Amino acid sequence: MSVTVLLVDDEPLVRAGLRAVLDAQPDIEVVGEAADGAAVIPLVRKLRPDVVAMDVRMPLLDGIEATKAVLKSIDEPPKILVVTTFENDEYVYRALRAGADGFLLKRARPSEIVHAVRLVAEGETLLFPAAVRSLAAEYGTSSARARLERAALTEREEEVLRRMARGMTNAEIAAEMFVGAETVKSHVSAVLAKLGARDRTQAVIAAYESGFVAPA
Amino acid sequence: MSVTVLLVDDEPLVRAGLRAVLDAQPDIEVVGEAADGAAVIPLVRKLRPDVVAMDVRMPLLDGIEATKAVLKSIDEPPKILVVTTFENDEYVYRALRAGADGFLLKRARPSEIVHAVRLVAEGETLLFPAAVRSLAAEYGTSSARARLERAALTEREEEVLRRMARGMTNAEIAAEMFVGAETVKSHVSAVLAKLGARDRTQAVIAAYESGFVAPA
DNA sequence: GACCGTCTCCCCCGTGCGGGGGAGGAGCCG
DNA sequence: CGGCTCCTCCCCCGCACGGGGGAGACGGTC
Repeated sequence: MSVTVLLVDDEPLVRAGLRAVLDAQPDIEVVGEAADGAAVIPLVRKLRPDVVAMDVRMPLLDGIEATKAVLKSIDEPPKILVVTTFENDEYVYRALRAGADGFLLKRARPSEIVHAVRLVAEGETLLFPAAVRSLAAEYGTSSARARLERAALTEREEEVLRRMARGMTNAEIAAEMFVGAETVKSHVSAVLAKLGARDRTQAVIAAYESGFVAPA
Repeated sequence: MSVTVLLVDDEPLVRAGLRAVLDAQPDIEVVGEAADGAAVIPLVRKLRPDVVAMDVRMPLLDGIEATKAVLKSIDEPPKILVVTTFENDEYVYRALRAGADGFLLKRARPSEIVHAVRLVAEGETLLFPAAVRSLAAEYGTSSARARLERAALTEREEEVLRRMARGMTNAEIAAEMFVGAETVKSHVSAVLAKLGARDRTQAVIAAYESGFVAPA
């Protein structure tokens, strides 16, 4: 059973890139495109996609408002994957608060993009845990809260991420945590997967950008 | 040949911490302590330390004045490592203008502290370039200026660092900057050396911690 | 003219890193 | 009880990374 996707981005290049990546998968089908959030509602009604991959920054109606609109006006709303360039997190968080199911970095590798689409289609969330926690706290009870918590890092993973954000190597982390190097590798891999990071540097960036660790 | 260090900090706890960290190294020896900048000159004359680790904020004579005094009144002055709690401390900048050789954050890891002491002892500078540039610009000519500029990143190095802080690999940076991968490697190595970073992750951390790049 | 810093590119080389698997034990919960 | 997550550790493997050199070209400065 194939996953159907609607692309919403004002840049044709990005849409083309996403389409190329996603259509290359046998189990994923891009069923439509839109250049702005304003066009999303009718397209969702018509196409009934499983997932909407939506840019946060768009000229007429941005991803935040479009997300709200979709969730409010559609009975069984599609999963919403917010697409971002990483620098403008404020928008992403507001979109997540608005009910989006995850976020995706534009510079993510193809395999990660595919992975993200499959995950949200399955009902998983792709959110960074530090944001998750504050969101969950301020959002109180709701389905959103449950979704958010599923994406959170475990205790050990958070401990490892903090040490990664202090510039420590796996070996140093292992020594400080009194575990084997292989164990640290496992945690690091888990952290990278959950954060959608390609390497430890991107994970540390995510930690700073999300406020999980704060400078000075 | 051991590196001798004089600790100057009004908080006994900080002195004890630094002493513990530094004395644990076979090649570093803490030869004295002072609780205020006012006591520095005679101690430096007497002990002839290679490095003075000096707090910027002290009751009687602060790190800025103490730095000036040491440089002015001692023939072959020790290297001065300014110790601070805050990254963007106006006092630190003024101390660096006064001729200090580097700064050290109190929350740095032991290994980083040790590293910092060794580096300044060798005549290197530990300054973050963003601060360095404005300092060099407003300070004009002086021996301090020469030292500071040695630590400043070049244009290309800054461009590379910005891209590193966006999570890009060397190959991606090379493509975006229209240069060869080897060139990027050269710039990255220069950045790491100047920042005293061990790897790109530490460089990105330094970029965030210094305000060279800002989260969200 | 000689000098120096910057930018560009090249070589070799070791290794830390990350992906892809798996596996066993502890604890929780329906 | 079985099933689940989490933590722990193990294998193999490819590769990007970073250190160590060097070198040519350009543009300034002395």
